[in-house]
Amino acid sequence: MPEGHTIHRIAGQHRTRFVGGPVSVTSPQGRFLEAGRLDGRELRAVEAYGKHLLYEFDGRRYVHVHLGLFGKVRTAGQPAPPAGATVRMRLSVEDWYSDLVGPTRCRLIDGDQRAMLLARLGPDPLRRGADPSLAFRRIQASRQPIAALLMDQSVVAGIGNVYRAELLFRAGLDPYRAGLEVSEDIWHGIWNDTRTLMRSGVRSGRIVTTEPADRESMSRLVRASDAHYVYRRTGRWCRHCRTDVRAADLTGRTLYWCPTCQG
DNA sequence: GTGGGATGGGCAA
DNA sequence: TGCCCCTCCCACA
Repeated sequence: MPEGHTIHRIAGQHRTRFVGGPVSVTSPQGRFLEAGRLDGRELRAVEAYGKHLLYEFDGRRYVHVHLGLFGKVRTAGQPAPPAGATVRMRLSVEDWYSDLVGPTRCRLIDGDQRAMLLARLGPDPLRRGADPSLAFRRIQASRQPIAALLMDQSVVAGIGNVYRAELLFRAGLDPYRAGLEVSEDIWHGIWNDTRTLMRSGVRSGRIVTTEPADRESMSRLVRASDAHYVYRRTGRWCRHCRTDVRAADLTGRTLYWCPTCQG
């Protein structure tokens, strides 16, 4: 489930459960070789930038985690069960443990590497002070379809394939419109909508974009099949106009949209 | 039981 | 552009 909201949700949970004292760090799978160098050190902070998760340990060492498409984090109360062979990293404190499974990245980095990582990310709508005009500059200068730009982490950090499809539907915007054809007003509308939807996603832990379910209090009640307007709804009718929802490959990812509502 | 996708991204060519 | 990695799950035999 890893789009930006997932990462921010994990960061929030891990901040309250693991930061501020020594943490046991192990790699039951054995593939996170540096685990031993961190074991027992104090965890100072946990931060999310787009889809990247950073654990800051004593001495400006950071664990950089990226879940990729399959990665998962499972956090629960102690006692922890025996770790399976797929657990890349296990964090443990007295009351809690967390298992990281299937990440595309889990490595130890220093402050310089962290700075380089952050430098190639666009503004993250879930971070306070993020500046949407930085993203607009990139969009305005590009002939790429807006649907490709929204997924480009150096333009905006944190949007994935579900939010991309749903944001464009909610904006009534043709996914193939070139970035330079998108006005600043339209962009600011999308940015604000991104913040609304993703904040709701952080709270609820799922992506619900259909009205009125994106009001957080409702989201638990929405069936999975009713949670989206177009994402993975190929072969079904658009919920607004009954046109067939379309799907097409765009730079290696499946794009979903309604050709009528998104003229 | 098997195979193909899936909310990602880096890399070579 | 296509290939590769990482894991889980579901549709289909």
